[in-house]
Amino acid sequence: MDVRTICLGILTRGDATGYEIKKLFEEGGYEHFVEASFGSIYPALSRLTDEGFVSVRSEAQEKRPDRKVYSITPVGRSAFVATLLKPLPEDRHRSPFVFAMLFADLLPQAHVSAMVDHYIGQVEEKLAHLNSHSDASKSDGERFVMDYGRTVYEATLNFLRTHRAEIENQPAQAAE
Amino acid sequence: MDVRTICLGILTRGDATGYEIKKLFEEGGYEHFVEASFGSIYPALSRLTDEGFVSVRSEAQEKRPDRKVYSITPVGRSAFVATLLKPLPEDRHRSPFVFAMLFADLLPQAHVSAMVDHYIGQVEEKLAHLNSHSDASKSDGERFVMDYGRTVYEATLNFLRTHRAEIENQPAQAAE
DNA sequence: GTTTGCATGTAAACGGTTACATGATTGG
DNA sequence: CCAATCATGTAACCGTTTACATGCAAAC
Repeated sequence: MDVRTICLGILTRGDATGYEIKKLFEEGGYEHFVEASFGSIYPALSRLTDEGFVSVRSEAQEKRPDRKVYSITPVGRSAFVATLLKPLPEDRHRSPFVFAMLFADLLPQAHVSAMVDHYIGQVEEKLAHLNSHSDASKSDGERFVMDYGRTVYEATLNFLRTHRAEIENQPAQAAE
Repeated sequence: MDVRTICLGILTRGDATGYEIKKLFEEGGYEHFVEASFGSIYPALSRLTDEGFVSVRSEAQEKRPDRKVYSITPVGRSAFVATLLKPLPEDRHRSPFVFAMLFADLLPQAHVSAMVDHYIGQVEEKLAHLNSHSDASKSDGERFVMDYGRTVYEATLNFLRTHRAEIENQPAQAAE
């Protein structure tokens, strides 16, 4: 999903500034599935404004840039729904870790172990982050997505813990 | 992982042409984790050649472009291992489906059901594709990655089948 | 006293995809 | 007869990231 669509989606839940949009997606617990940087969010919002999908009001502030609060327009809302009704792009799960594991036999086994440990740590962190959010005040969709994340993370952890020996127990044929 | 590194990785397993590199990754069962198009593979191979990471020999063919068979050089091999030993970029799982599910309440429930069906079908296909490859003649790493894929796909399917009602059973508050 | 949070934006660079160009052979 | 397989490559385009620019206030 492109940043434009992500922004529209967030704005269906309420008005927000560019800054807040970024925070909402970082803290919402979806950061694994959807992400965006300021360098893409701000231009996306300007373009959405030009196209009439969102409207802005500037709130003056002292000693800070004006807050630009964006609202989705009826046109923007229809466009957003229309995007979701069209066939969606496929998932892409880019995993440098998985790629590296394909070549575990080329690496010192101590390093493979360290990589697995590190990856497990990362997934544990994401799980903890997910669990730190209460399910209250969430839509059905949000709760569904969070449960989905938990399930996938837990399956991942379980797999790594029970199968790691298979790539750790081979004769080190390490780098020259 | 960038296309350059992917190409180097494949070439550690044996010589190949650009065309074959693409096929290997499509058929290897990793296509969900790593992917690349010709438009990125061919330039990557030229650059790797210029930099001394791979070498080429041209095999003349009648009525077809010459096959350019690439081999990884010792320098390329060390560089590849060095890349894997450095801290890896984080996984990114971009899922338009998950994103859409966050907004299930904005969509007609029949469409949500159709989306879930479609997504389940896709995952089933990937699972079948994974299972169609025998584990024989695979490295430990490859077997590990395939098992990992199976685990994650199965957990996904299981979750969707047991939890889909949670997003399907809400009053349709569809698009205007 | 330094980091974090608030708050916006631009420009250059990057990596990649898509479409195009070419063209014979084989299988359905 | 048409689609797929083999086989390479270029060029335009696209979306995004990264770095830069600015700057105060509050928390640690």
